Amino acid sequence: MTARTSNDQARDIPEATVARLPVYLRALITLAEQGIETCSSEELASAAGVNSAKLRKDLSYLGSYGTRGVGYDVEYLRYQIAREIGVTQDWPVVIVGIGNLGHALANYSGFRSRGFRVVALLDADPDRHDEVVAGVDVRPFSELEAIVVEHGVAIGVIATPALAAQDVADRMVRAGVTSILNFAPTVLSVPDGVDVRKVDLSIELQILAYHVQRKAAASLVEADAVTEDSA
Amino acid sequence: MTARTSNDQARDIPEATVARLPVYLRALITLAEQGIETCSSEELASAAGVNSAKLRKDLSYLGSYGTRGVGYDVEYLRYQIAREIGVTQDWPVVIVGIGNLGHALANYSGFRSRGFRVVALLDADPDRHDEVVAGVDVRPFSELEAIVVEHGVAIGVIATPALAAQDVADRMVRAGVTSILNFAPTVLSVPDGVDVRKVDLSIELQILAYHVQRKAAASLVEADAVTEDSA
DNA sequence: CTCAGTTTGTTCTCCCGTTCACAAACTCCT
DNA sequence: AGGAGTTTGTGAACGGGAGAACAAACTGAG
Repeated sequence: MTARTSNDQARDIPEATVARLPVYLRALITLAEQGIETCSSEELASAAGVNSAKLRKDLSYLGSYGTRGVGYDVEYLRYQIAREIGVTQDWPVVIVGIGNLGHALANYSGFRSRGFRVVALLDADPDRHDEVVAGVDVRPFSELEAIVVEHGVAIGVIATPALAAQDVADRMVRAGVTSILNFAPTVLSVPDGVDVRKVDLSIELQILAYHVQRKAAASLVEADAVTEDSA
Repeated sequence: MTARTSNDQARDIPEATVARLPVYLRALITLAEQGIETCSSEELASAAGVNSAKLRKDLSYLGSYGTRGVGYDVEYLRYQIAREIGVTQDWPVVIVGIGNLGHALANYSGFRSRGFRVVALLDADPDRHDEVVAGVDVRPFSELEAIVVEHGVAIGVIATPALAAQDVADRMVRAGVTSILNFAPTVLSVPDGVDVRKVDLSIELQILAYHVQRKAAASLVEADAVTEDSA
């Protein structure tokens, strides 16, 4: 059934590759800004901080966009990756929870420049409903459904405290949101078919702490001539 | 050389496991707050949002802290994981770049409650040097070295614009920081032995966008009776 | 004490991702 | 035109993590 047409290259791209495509995209934009028109896989890989073989294999899932003996055309590859990710079009986004983090997210220029448009900022606290953040005014949370339907929002961002997050997620899903970026330190449960990505600031720090501790322990072991059991 | 002593269980824990330990820790804290004293791997796994077999395997790298036929003692396991990660001690942290995101990070309660103490907020902009954020006053960036040495800071957080990030990282490393949490949308290059973890908000959104686009394409293919090539 | 029931810790298998290495393909110089 | 030099795209080997499945170890009832 449904044979793939030539420009329908929906051969499934591995998750690990998908996660790196935005990195390549950013590196290409930087190169383009520097006036560089062509680059080899080695140069691009170095700019993106990955192995060049990995880069080439990743790109090969999208198609053959390079020229052997030459390299990649920066503008062309940039467009192809952007198209594959889907950031050539405009994505309406709602942000729920306008605390410190919500403020930061609303003001983050990286969203707008990558095709994401914040169509609404929602908060349960009535005291905030007069504020205007980043040119968008804060609306009551109860308007979620209407806004999602009106703008065809598929992506929601949760920046509320942990306790409110599951409820917010439930209502987002009911309204029609299919992808959630969750900054609240909670495990969300959502129905099949809904994507959740989690960003947890304190978890990242804890992972770093583990490695610092390990490095410290390792250097103690190196100088273990004088160690004694102080358990 | 250097035989492992009994409580020196530094058999290397897989990275994937290390990344999940903070999740388990949070789940255990939640369970403890609910007054639950004992839990099975099934219950804890569900609270952490992972497979129970994976949870048991992860915990087995730390040691045998459960009781067969019974489960895990919540308080005991919580302490063991916290000790393994290293969050039973206090980690001094510096944050550089007090924009929107820096503000949010400085105020984030999840840091303090997990053993991370913000000892300094640094910014290059002299206009900000009078501010007090989250009880810590903003200092000029030039004081980085002195503060790192004075407090023995091993972990630095970069929340500056992309252009400043590499310079900040260089100076952090020179001052003695060995682990960096980078929020700037840039690939940092650091010497061996220095850990960098990157959190990129717009990349996370782009990954979501890719999946939304795929889901949309898939449902189009399902209803492809009427499709025509509109390339 | 014994036996049925429960739950952990671990082994084994499978799959995904990374990396190496090389053939194919292109450019440029002579 | 031909050959040397580059660089891509990919086949194949390798390593690590995920999940199933089971043996070991504990509880509690009779």
